[in-house]
Amino acid sequence: MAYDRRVDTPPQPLTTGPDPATTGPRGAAFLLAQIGAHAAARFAERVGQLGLAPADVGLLRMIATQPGRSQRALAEDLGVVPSRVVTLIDNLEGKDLVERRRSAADRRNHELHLTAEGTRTLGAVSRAAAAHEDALLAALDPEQRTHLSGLLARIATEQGLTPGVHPGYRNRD
Amino acid sequence: MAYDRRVDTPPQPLTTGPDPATTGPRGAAFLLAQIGAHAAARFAERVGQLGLAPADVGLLRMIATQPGRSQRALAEDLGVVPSRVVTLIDNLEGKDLVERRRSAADRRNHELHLTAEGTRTLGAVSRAAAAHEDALLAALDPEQRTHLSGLLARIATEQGLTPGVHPGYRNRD
DNA sequence: TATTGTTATACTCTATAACTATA
DNA sequence: TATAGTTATAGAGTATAACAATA
Repeated sequence: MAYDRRVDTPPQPLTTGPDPATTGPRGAAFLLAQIGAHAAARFAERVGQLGLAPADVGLLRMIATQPGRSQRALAEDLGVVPSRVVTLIDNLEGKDLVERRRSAADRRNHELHLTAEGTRTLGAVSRAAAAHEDALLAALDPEQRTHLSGLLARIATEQGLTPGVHPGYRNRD
Repeated sequence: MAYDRRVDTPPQPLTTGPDPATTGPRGAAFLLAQIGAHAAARFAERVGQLGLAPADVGLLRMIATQPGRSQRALAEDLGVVPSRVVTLIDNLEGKDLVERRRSAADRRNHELHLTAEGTRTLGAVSRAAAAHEDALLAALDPEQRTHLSGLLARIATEQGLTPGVHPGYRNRD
């Protein structure tokens, strides 16, 4: 049994702070990191009920979008080492969500495809993601949500973040 | 030498997507997780140049804000197990940033305090955080930054996120 | 000889549990 | 007997390196 913070968190007596410059940032960057981690954790809970880890979801989406790609290609896109893809795909194949097919053209390759159940599961993931989004943004009305998305998209573009690519694989981001 | 994604990421041929419902979300929740992870990684780089891990920064800030607290109290606030605090404080004490003092009142306790160098380092962290914030939000003008902060603060409050508390310690969030 | 995927190994991080000292 | 902190151990996750099959 773990601790239950938030029960008696003292109200941060900032009056005792030794130096106003060291009191820490309450800015947007910190909020982004904090909310981002929170969002990732909540999403992990939801897909966990489908028996998936967040990394699995990214992989399923990639395979759905571009079926038939090799494991090495996926490893490059994700920024992870090929041996890790082996483990991840082993897992998904064991659950009958993904299928490896030897390439006829180059028999060293495995072409990756979703199974019927993989496609079905990905549908459930999408519904979970929609529910997740709605719960996460419960504080905002539709107009505010749109505005937020616009600001975030602007940041993501300027920071050079690849559209469909995921946190949580970090090799280097 | 790692892979360089983003060099030849094919432009996501959504036309081949098997099912529009499974193409994955391009919504605010995903952007929050993505940007949040990116922000955390960039911040880790900056404080890494000061010889600190992100977890160290959180601990330094807590000790600065409320000097003299016990390790167990910190463990509860962070949501980690006490033995981990031992390791983290060992590390910070080894760098002469933090000092353990036996409590006179209850000699089982260690009261934690920043050293002079700890205070100095925390100042450097604050400057790094400011530079980080500025770089992360480069795409937005001041008015947009304010607007973003407001929306994020609203979300954080509604989601019950503790004001000063950090991602990256997760036991349960 | 180079490349795809796999297996074997090692390393890092963190939690669990046993232990010491104070109370 | 209970609590603060420490130490020892074990488990999960991931990278590195050696290897087999194919080109």
